[in-house]
Amino acid sequence: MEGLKSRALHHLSHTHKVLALPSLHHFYDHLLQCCTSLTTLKLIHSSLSTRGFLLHTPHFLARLIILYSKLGDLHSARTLFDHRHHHHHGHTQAPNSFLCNTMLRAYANAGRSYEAIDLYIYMQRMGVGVNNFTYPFVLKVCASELGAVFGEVVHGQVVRTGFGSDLFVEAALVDMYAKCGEIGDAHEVFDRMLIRDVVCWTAMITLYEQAERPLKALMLFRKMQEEGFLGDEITAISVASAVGQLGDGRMAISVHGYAVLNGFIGDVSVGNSIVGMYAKCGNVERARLVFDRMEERNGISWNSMLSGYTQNGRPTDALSLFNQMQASECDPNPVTALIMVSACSYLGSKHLGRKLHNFVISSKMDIDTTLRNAIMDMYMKCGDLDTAVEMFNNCELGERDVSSWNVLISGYGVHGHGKEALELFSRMQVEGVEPNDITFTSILSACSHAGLIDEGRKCFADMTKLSVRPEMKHYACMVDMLGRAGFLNEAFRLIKKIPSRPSDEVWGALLLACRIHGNTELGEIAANNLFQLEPEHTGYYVLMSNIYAASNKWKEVEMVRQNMKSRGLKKPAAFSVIEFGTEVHGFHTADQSSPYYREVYRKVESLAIEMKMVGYVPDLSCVLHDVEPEDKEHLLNYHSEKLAVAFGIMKMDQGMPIQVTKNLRVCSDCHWAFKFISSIYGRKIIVRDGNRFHHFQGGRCSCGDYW
DNA sequence: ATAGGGTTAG
Repeated sequence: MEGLKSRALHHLSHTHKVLALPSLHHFYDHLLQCCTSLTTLKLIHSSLSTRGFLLHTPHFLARLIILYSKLGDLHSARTLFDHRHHHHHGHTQAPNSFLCNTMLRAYANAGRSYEAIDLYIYMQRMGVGVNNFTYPFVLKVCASELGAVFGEVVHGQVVRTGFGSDLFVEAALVDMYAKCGEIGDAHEVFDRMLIRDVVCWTAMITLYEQAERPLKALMLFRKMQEEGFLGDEITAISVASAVGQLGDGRMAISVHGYAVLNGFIGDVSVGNSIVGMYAKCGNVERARLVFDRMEERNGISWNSMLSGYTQNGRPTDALSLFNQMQASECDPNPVTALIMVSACSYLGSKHLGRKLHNFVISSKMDIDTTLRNAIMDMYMKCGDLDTAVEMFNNCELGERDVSSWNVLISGYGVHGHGKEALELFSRMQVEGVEPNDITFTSILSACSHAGLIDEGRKCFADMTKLSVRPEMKHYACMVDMLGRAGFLNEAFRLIKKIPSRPSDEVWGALLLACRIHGNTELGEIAANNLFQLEPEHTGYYVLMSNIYAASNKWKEVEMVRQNMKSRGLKKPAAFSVIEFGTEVHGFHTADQSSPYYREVYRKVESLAIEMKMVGYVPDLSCVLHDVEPEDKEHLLNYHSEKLAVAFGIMKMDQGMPIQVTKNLRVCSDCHWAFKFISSIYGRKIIVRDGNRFHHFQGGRCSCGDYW
């Protein structure tokens, strides 16, 4: 197509007066419209130049400037612009507003703020009329780079030059203030507008959505409709995003309906954001339905669906969709890789993770620091510390940032290697890398996992010295650390000292500590706070009922269960995964879908008997249902992590460590049992749960029984 | 002859 056009063009340049002038103009217009490469553009340029169209028809000049800038050749754009006004009739002549605006647009679109502002100042100095077309470009530059201070100056100039009530300029002002985070100023401009249209309404809705105030965004959406505006595709995208933030499944359905009824759903971007919205509301099934029905899909569609599966704890679905993606027309990009790497991290599959890493390398996609860090994190979470450390050491200078250090520190942390984490922490400071808030979360939790209380206290004290203000998550780490170590009262005192209202993570850490140490009274205090703060969070109900069950308070267990039921909450399904060669085997609790299930069930029963012979007593408090003790024992045997370990014992060679990943925290009966199994069979058992790694060997666990 | 609002990861 492109070749054909340029041949036609070549022919045309050497033919004279074949076509009448209007048709010629039309023809060039068409050529420019289809032009997608610099080579073709240069051909069209020289042809237009030969015909003298550039001197007399600013229309073409403008189009060339814009196209050059779009194709990344700003230099040629500027040369054209300069050439036009310097050599006209042999002496310098100021360019007109139209051409200046065009050049300004080229700079603004290319993100060249300083050149744009230079030109804007030049226009003012040379007396080139600044008009209503000029401001949107200038304001765009303020929004993207220069900031509100400069934006305010331009705002003043807008008012002084009398464009203060131009709809387009006002919308650009709203957007500028919004992007600079000046919500109040944006709202003020918006409120003063006499005429409003869809665009500025949408700008306001987007503003609140971006500021993570979804309710306010939705309120504005309703107000917009009340004033008779229907909205369009872009409005739908912003609204979908706001509902996604809210996580409200019912609203999601009505936004979907809104998009369908108004015919917006055919738009790929709208489809993408509806997919993302459903996924964020936890409704992956509907997300997939929308995805499957999309007429057209792009890379973002696939990424949205993939991350939807990952966010909802369904990494295996993400992996199979990823295979479908590779068979489609859309190529995986670095964002895809990032999503898939995190799916592998979640799954804890070393084999799949490595395969993905190789895929990333062989596809020659750009591996930036973010992706590299995610891959290192994946290796850490899959239990392959060596590869992660090797990647870290092989980083070139520019390829390593704070997050790289953080990944390593928190990785050592979840493996219980507190000393190594502390060493890295001081090494990064020696090397002049400034720790950030996440560094402190990582180091504090590393201290917590390793039971290094004094070191943890010292790090917490150091935070203020390094001018990192303790945030809620840091308090949560401290409560976790003190609580695990049994200093429950000190933890509770710390909570009371927090300057603002303690968050759910803080109370959650205390609740967990109460479960470990069997403290019902403090546990109830924590739980009552949690049920108010996060009434929908299933994990807290489960923890509290664990505490009650451990002290045989079955009436209370039942109460918590009823409370959950009345809220429509279900205990999330436990799921454990084990790798066997290149296969990945997943087990649910009491799973009978595995082809090996009969063998595995026999094995867990016989394991129980073997363990009992050397002193194992089932910990029945791990079963929340108030059933007969024998039934409880059976239920315990069928826990997903036990099934996976039993499978490993049966199928894997003696020398191989058995590595299992569980999505939730490992139950304390399983934890106890794995100690016995590791010693009876003389095998290494590695379990990664939702919280950390447990390395079982010779009857002991690396976590020191605090987890 | 020229313009303003947008989705995916962490």
